[in-house]
Order: sequence, then C-alpha cells, then structure tokens
Amino acid sequence: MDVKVQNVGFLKMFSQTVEYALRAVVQLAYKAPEPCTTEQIAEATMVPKAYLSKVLQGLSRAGIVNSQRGIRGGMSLSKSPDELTILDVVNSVDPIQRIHQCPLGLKSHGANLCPLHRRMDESLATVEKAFASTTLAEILAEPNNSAPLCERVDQNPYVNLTTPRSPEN
Amino acid sequence: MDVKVQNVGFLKMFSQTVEYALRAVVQLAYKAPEPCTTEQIAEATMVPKAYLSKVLQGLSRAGIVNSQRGIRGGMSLSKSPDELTILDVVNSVDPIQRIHQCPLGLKSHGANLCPLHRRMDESLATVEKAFASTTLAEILAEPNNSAPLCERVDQNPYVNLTTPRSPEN
DNA sequence: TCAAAACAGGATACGGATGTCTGATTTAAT
DNA sequence: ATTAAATCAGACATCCGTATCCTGTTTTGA
Repeated sequence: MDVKVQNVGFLKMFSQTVEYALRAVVQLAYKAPEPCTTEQIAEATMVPKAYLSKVLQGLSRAGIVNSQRGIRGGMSLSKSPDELTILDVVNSVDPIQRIHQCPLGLKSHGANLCPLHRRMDESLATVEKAFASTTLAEILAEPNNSAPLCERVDQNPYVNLTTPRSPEN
Repeated sequence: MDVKVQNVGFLKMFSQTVEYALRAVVQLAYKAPEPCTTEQIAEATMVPKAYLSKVLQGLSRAGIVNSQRGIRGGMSLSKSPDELTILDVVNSVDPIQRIHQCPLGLKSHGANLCPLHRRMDESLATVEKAFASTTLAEILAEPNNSAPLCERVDQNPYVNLTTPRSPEN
C-alpha cells in the first residue's frame, strides 16, 4: 500500500517554513509583549528548535520580530498584534509569488496573461488578499473552542485523509 | 546581488508539475479531439519533453488523457473539454492538500482547527473551489487577446518582478 | 569580572521534486 | 514480416527545501 506510483506527490501550497513562521508569531502574539526564547516557542509550537532559530532570524531581519540576546533575552513582536498581518509574516519568509508574466516567456503576451495563467494568478491574488486582511490580533480574538495555538499535546500528527487517488477499492 | 540571505525562498503555491500538466491539457483541449504526440505538446508548451512524458503518464493513469502507442499515436483528452476542470487535472497530479486536522497533532483540537489553520484552510478551499468551477472549455473560450497557450515564441521566460526583499539596494 | 543565557551563522546532511537517458514495448503502415 | 513512430518504464542525476550540529558572539545579572 501507499505505493507512490510515480510523480504523484502532494500540493503543499504553503511551505513548512511558512507554517513554522506563522506558528511562531501567533505564539509570540499570544504572549505579547513578553519576549519568548526560541526554545519556549519551539516547545509550544512543536517546531524543531534548530530550524525555528533560522526562521526567527529571517523574521528578525524582516523586522517582524525583535531579538534580544543574553540572559532574559528572547524574541518578541516588533509591532502590536493588530498591526501585523499574516501576509506580512508570509512575505517576510517566503514571499507569495504572483504570476506577473506569461510563464512561457512569450513576448506577445507580456503582462497580458493567457486565460489559464490569469485564473491561476487570480487564485494567488485571492489568497494574498485574505492574508493581507487578517491580523494576528484577529486570530487571537477569534471565538473558537480551540486555543489559537495549543499548550497540551498528546501525540502524533499529520494524517492524510483526502484519499487523493483511489480509482477503486 | 541576488544574495539569497538564508532561508528566504519563494512560495510556489503551484508545483512545476502542476504547471506543466495544466499547460499540456490546455494544449490538448485546443487541438481536441485530435491526438498530439508528447513532442508536439512539449514544443507548444515549452516543457522539457522527457519530464512532460512522465507527467502525461500520470495524467493517463488518472484517466484524464488517453495514450495511444505506435505510429499515429499520441495523447488525447479522455473527456470533452467542458467536462474537465482545472481541479481534475491538478488533483490527478498533485492533489491539493487541505488541512483536515490540527497540524500540531493536538488531540484536543481534532477536526476542529484553531483560528490560524482555519484561515489557511479557508484559503485552500477557495482555490479548490475556483479550480473546480473552471473547465478547460471555459479557458479556451475566454475572450482575451492572448491565445490560451501560445504558438510563436521569441525568447526567455520567468523573470521575478516582485522584488520580494530588498531592504536597501 | 565572570559565567550563564541566548541569539547568529556556517557547514553539512537528507529527502523529495525535477529532469535526463536508455532500452523495452506497442502499433500502424507498407 | 518488417519497419518506423510513438509511448512506457526504470535507473540514474541534480537541485533545493528542510533540518541538524556546532562554534562563535553578545548580553545580562550576580
């Protein structure tokens, strides 16, 4: 089972790095304005610590978070949660790549996308727009019986339930 | 220039494979019901021939296209262009992976996503919906001064115009 | 002053997506 | 039957995102 027949993978529209970055800033927003150490964030968000460190460095360079070294140091948001959008975070780490030109590089189409690529770009634009209009504060405030992120954890993750390709059986 | 400061890449929401598959079926729809050889499709869509072959094999297994070996053979759509949606194609090659459970694997949240992941999944759902409601026929029929795909080509492709991160210079 | 806490960043490893190549197989036309 | 045209299949090769490790640097507090 799980034969992986050839070039059939999964479309991860969001990279791991984006996922990790978002978890981190949500956690930071949750604790704001107190700083958190990378280790604390890593535990709360279940992200590999060493890699999270890299991601946070990126967010720091982009001005999303402040880093403070030494005892009592850590990471903190550089702005208030209601001034930071999801898009800010995503674009700091893995900028959404809109389709600005015909990917085939045809001169005749310039910025004038063919119907196919126009549809694709419209989808990208929709996501971009949704992300741009959502602040961290909104995520924290959301009425929901699940906490923004989560403290207590039991066990394992990521099962794929989509049954993406099962012709029969 | 082009320093690639660390873990800063680009969010390609759609894989190359998806892009190639879509180009191929659009081209096939354009020529339908005549079959096209892999080579013909590769030229028209500017996709590496050998790799396109793999992609088409996947589409064939998924029942999107029919393959016919031997002289006068080639690839052809297995359905009418107005019965094939973009989503059909995408899901045959790189199924869109919705978020069905908390990616942190928290038991307490089950299928009950936290606000962050709910927003992300909503974006995925939006894209999925848009793709599900677009047929190949619609793409061909679209009033547009750029042809669905393109025959004549001049030169090179894929420039990135987004200036994703340039703090200064 | 000094030691511990914390981030910074280079080197490296690993796996999957992307891409190439070659030979086998099928098919239609002659 | 033979041959040429085409797909099919698998073995590679390569690149990049992900992840780890390890050492250095900065900062704080006692």
